[in-house]
Amino acid sequence: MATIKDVAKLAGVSFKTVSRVINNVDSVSPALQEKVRAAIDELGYQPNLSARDLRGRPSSIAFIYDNPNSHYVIELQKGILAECHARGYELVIHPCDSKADDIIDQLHRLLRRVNVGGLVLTPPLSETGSVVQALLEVGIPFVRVISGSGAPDTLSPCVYIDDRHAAYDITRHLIAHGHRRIAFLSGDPEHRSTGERFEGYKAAFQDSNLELDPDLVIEGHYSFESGVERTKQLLESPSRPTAVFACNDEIAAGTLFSARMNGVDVPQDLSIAGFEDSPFSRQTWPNVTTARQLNEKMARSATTLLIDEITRRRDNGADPQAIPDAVGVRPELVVRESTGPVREK
Amino acid sequence: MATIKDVAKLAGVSFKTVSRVINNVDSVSPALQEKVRAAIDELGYQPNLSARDLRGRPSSIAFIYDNPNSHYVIELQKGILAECHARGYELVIHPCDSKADDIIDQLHRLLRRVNVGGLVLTPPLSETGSVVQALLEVGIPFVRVISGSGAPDTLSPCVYIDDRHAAYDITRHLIAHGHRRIAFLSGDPEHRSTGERFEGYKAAFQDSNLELDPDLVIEGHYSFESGVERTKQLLESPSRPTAVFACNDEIAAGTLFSARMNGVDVPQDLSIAGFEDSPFSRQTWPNVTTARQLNEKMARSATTLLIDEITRRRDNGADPQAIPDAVGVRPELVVRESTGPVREK
DNA sequence: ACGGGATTGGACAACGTTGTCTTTTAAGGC
DNA sequence: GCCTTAAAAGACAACGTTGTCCAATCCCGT
Repeated sequence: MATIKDVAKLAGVSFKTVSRVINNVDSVSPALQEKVRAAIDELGYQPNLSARDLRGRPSSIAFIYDNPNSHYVIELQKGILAECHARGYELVIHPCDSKADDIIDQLHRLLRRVNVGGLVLTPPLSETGSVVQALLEVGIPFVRVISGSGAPDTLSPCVYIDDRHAAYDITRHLIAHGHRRIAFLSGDPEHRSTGERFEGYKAAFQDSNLELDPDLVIEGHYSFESGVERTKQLLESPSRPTAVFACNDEIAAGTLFSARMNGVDVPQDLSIAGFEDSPFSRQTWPNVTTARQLNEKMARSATTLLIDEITRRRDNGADPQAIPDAVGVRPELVVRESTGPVREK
Repeated sequence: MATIKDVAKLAGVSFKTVSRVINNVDSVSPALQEKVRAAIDELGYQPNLSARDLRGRPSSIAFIYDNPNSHYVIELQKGILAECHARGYELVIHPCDSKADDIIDQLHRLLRRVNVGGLVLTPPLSETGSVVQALLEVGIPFVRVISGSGAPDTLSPCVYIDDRHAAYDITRHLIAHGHRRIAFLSGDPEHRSTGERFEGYKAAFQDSNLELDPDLVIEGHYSFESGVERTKQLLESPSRPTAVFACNDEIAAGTLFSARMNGVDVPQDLSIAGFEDSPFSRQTWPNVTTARQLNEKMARSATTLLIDEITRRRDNGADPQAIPDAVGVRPELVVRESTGPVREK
C-alpha cells in the first residue's frame, strides 16, 4: 500500500527524487540517496510492478517449458527464480506441449496478455525451430538452455553444458591420483559431445605436462556393450591402463562389468570414471565417479543473460560490457568409489 | 499490442461497450456482443493484465510452497495453472522455507510488490499458524490445501483429502468382488484419518444392505508390525475373513507378509486393499490395491475456490451461490493384483 | 555579487483499463 | 407525435510509475 509518495513524504524529498534514486541512474547527492533509502527500508516500500509494466518497463520474464521430468523442471525453476528475485523480477510460468500445433499461437497470446521482458526456453522448446523463429519475429529477447554441448547458432544467447571443462576436471582428478596411463573410451564419434569431452581430456594431459598415449584412445559408442567390449581389448593389451575415462556412465558401467569379469578390482587395479550422473552411476557397485549437470545453475545463468539483455535494450545500445552469445556451465565433478590412487607395487 | 480501442474501432462501437462486454455484467444487446466478440477473436485481443491490476482488479494469484518433493510440487502447480488459465489469471510462484524466521516478512513484501488477488497455501505452510494469522490480518483471500482429512477450522476455505469416500470406494470394490467378510485393520485410533476411513467402510456396508461383523474390526496402528500381528490373529480366528481393508499401505504390506507366512494365497484366498498409494503398495508382490491422492485435482479445486472467493469479494457480498468452507477431493481407487473375486469352493 | 553547473522540485502526460457520471440515440407504447 | 425506458456513447478520473521539460535552488569560484 505504500507508494512512492509516502516514501517521499517520510524522507522529506520530492517523489521525483525518490523515483530517481530507485532507478539509480540520475544524479542524486549521496546524502539524499541515504535518506531515501532509509525511508524505503522503514516503510518496507516495494515498487508496484503493474504500474511499471504499464509504463513500459517489464518487470517479469516467462519460463516456458515442456518436460515430463518434474525434478528437472523444479531445478530449473529454482535457478530462474533465484535470479529473478535478486534482480527484482517476477516469473510467469507457462508449461506447454512443444508438439501442439497451436504452440506459436499460445506464445503470442501469452506475450499479449502479460508484458514480459523476455523468455527462458528450455529443451525441447529451445530446440524447436518454429518457436525460435516466432520469437525472433516478435523481437522479444529470449535465452535458450541447450542440452547439447556448445551453442548451435547465434540467434539468441544460449547456455550450454560445458562438457570440455568437465572432462578436463575428471581427467585431472585421475591424474591427481597418480594415474598416467588413462584410457579414453569415446562415445559415438559423430556426436558433438564426444569431441568436446576428448578435447578436455587432451587439455588435461597438456596442462599436466604429460604425454598422451594414442593407443589408449579407443573409439566406441554410447552403450554398455561398447564399454564391455572395448575394456576387454584394453585389459588384454600389453599396455594396460591404470584408469579409464568413459565418455558416459553407460559405457563406464560396461567397463566396470568387464573389469569384474576379468578379475580386476575397482578401484584398486583400475579406476573408472563416467560422465552424466545418470542413474547408472549409482546403481553399480562401486558407484561410479562422474560429472553432474548443474541444471539449477544453468537456469540461473540463463536468467542472468536474459535480464542483462533486457536492460541493455532498454538503455538502448550503450552496452557497458557486451553480453556473451553463449555461456557454458561446467558440470560438477562427483567423486564416488570407482576412482582411487594407483595401487602401490 | 492490440488495445481495447482497436477492438472498438474494428467492431464499430465505443471502447466503453467493449469493456462492458469483456466484463460481461452490464446490459449490452446480443447483436453488439456478437460483433465485439468477433472483433476480439479477429485481433487476438488479450486484455492487458498490468492495467487491470493497477486499476484494482487483480489478475494473478500466488502459489506459496515449501516442499522438497518436486513431483508433488509440479503436480500442484499443474492443477493451479490449469484453473488460472481457464479463468484468465496468471500465477506468481513463491517457494520458501516455512521455518525461516522472516517468512511473514517475505509474504508481506510479496503482497506489496505484486498485486495478487489471493494465495494458495500448501503443506506445510497451510498448517503454519503464524502464516495463516498474518494473511488473515492482511485481509487477503487465501485457500489452504490440507494434508489431513477434513478441514481443521473455518478461517479460510480448505481443500482436504476425502478419506471417507475413498474408503467407501475401496470397500465397495471388495464387496463387488463378492466379499462379505471384510476385515477392517485400523490405524492409530487417535488419528482423524482412522475414524474417517472407518466411516467410509461402514457406509459401504450399509449402502449394500450388508451386516458388518464387529469381530472383523480390529484396532491397530499405522505400522507394518501392526499389520503382521493383527492379520495373524484374524487368520487363526474361527471367523476368518475373505478380504482385508488395511487403513494404509504399510499395514497392508504387513498383512501380505503375514498371509504369505501362513500359506495363504493372495488374492485367491485373501484379498488385500491398502490406502495412500505409497511406495509400499508397489514394492510388494502382488502389488496392493489402494487409493491414490489426486494432488493435481486438489490444487485445481483449491484454485477454483480461491478465484470464486476473489470475485465474490469484488462483486461485494452479493454471493450468487455461497462458496463452501471446505471441499474434499476423493482419492482415486487404484486396482492392482492384491484384490480379486472370492474363490469358488 | 554574479555567472555557471550541478542538484532538486513541480507540472504534466502517458501506459491500458475500469468505474462513475452525464448525455445522446434508438426503440417502443400510448 | 410525445413520453418512457433501455442501450450505447462520451467525458473524466483514477490506479502507481516513469519520462520529459522547465523552473527553482544551491554551492562554488571568481
